[in-house]
Amino acid sequence: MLNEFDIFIDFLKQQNLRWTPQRKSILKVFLQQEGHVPIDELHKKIRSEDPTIGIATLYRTMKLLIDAGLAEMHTFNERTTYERLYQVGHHDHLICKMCSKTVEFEHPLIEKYQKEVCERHGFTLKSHRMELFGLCNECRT
Amino acid sequence: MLNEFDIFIDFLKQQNLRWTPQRKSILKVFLQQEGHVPIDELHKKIRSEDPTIGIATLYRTMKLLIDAGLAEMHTFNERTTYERLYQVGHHDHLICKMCSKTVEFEHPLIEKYQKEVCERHGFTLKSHRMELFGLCNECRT
DNA sequence: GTCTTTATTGATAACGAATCTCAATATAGT
DNA sequence: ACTATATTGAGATTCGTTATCAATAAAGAC
Repeated sequence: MLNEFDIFIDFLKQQNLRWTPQRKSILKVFLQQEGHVPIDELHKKIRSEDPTIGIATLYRTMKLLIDAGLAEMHTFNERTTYERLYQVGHHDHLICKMCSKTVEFEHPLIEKYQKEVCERHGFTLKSHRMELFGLCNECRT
Repeated sequence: MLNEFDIFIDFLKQQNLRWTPQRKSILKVFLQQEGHVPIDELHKKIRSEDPTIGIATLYRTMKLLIDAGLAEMHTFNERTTYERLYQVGHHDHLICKMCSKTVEFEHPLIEKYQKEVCERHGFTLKSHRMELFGLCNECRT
């Protein structure tokens, strides 16, 4: 089973891009994160590993990780975050409108019906985004 | 059956806000639109009706329309658009990754399972966002 | 109608996330 | 080593959206 580093290196080679220390550091730190990480938090952690890495490189690399299928970008409540994708399994999100607590879930039947809907309209489904917004136990009061 | 003007006027009164000519113009033009309208397009159309209305007022009013349940904001492909909500019925979106063509749909079973998932996690579902991304007939080639 | 309180307005400044620029540097294949 | 070219970081730049603020205008009281 290929790990994320192999996948990224292969991806770069395919695209005629290069495997650099910066990209290695960013991927390494990114893989240590759990859940949804905002870019500035990621930047802080990466700088403690290699203080010279600039924000532009981080943005550029995150875009590559997304293209390589290793990361996913979200924007809940106006805040952009990144999340691991590979070997984590697809899932959707349930977000509390008050406290932003998020729960991950997956539902095979929903996925099935999504595909059905697409085909009925002549589309080939490539990906989807489903976010449920509600109030959690604590916030409902 | 209340129309959108009544609803908005009531909403404003409840919030101790005022019914102004600008808000009236914006609502009027907004209701004439179909589908997803970007803010600058809306601004152009509103200025042809009342050339003095500023962009800030437009943003402010759109926010109010959202709070009043009359409009909904989307961001597909990095572009923010507004869409009518009231008396249009809830629906989700199917978007072509290539040409951005969008199809609206609704699926009662998906909605049912969404509610189920929420309750299973102790959430009360308030709203959701579901977007399916794929390739349409023309773009699939 | 007049008065008073306070919300609203438009112009413009400010903001901030993300991107672009560019000269210096590093990579990978030969 | 050598070469072609991808990559980098710093800072400038962009652009959608918000904040500021003095002038104006609603809406209710009388």
